Amino acid sequence: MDRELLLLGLLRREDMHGYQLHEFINQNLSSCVDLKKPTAYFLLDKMAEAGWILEVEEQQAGNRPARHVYHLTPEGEAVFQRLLRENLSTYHSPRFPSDIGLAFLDALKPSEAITLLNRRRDSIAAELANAMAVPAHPGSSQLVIEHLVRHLRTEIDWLDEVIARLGIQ
Amino acid sequence: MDRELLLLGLLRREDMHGYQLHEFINQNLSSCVDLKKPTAYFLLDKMAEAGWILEVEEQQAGNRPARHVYHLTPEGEAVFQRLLRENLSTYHSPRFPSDIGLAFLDALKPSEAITLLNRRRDSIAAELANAMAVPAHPGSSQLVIEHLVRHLRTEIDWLDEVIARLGIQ
DNA sequence: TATAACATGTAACAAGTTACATGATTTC
DNA sequence: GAAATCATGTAACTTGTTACATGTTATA
Repeated sequence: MDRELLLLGLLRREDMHGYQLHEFINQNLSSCVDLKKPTAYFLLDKMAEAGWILEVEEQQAGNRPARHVYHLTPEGEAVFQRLLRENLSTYHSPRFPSDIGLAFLDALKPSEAITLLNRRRDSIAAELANAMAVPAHPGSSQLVIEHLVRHLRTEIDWLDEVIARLGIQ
Repeated sequence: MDRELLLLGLLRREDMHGYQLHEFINQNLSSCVDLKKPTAYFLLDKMAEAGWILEVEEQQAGNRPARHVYHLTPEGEAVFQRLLRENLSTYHSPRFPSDIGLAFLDALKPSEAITLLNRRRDSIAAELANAMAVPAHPGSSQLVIEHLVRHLRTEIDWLDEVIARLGIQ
């Protein structure tokens, strides 16, 4: 229900339409959430049907398809409060598919392993530069970026250590 | 293709049957990979059809269903080598669904936020204790555990900082 | 005038999970 | 004799993605 929490939280701040929500998430939270357009529209439909949000107006600009602007209902606010507490009080560590390669590192000779891991290091560094380039946002949504930056720094430190160990052998 | 890489890598060390592979992954790599039994069987079928692995024997113990023991083919070895290099040379940072809650932290009064985040902290600490309890394994598969431990430590440090900031306000 | 951005959606597909089905053997 | 483990698998379901469809308006 994390995507629902996200959409409810954004609609709680301000009434928005689907395109707008998707764009905002893509631009400001792409580093931590990946929500495709069809998924966004689907979830909005579902939440509207559930009575968590309400279509408050159909903005028509010229002959374009009408914007469906949604507003949080009291039920939606209650769900938001519940989901937020649920989310904050638990933690499930993510899977690290990249670790599978590490498990078979001894299948390669150290020199090649070092070359490959240095390429991975560059890849992380690029993501880090990307994350740090995101313009600062007011309020606690800034925490999301800060967390990603810290995570990526840890990944680089860890990789450096693995690479160093390979060099010693 | 990370799950394929994993199965190929394990079969590269030793011939095994599906049940055995699933059990090994569940016991030793549960912290970083979650592979259900039906998925394991499905992937083995698929890889056998692709010629990456070969069913080398049907071990029959009493009247039990026969064990389908698989062996890596030369094609499988080539795929393994390719997938391993692909995996090691890239990095895709995982999504952190828990960050969505952080983005809306300002919807709660600090005292309650602190209570909830402390609960999350306990949850991470439990996972950490769990990871550290995994018996040491020879070779580079130990890296997987080490990485998880380091990640979870970072998560705790980060949470402590967020909690501290909330306390100051 | 071609391309990108705006705005919505449908339909087919992909990946993986859950629940179910079967039946033998070992352990308490 | 009940419960856990061994060993395989099928079928339905869930979740989300990709590709497609439609047409408008702004921009290069």
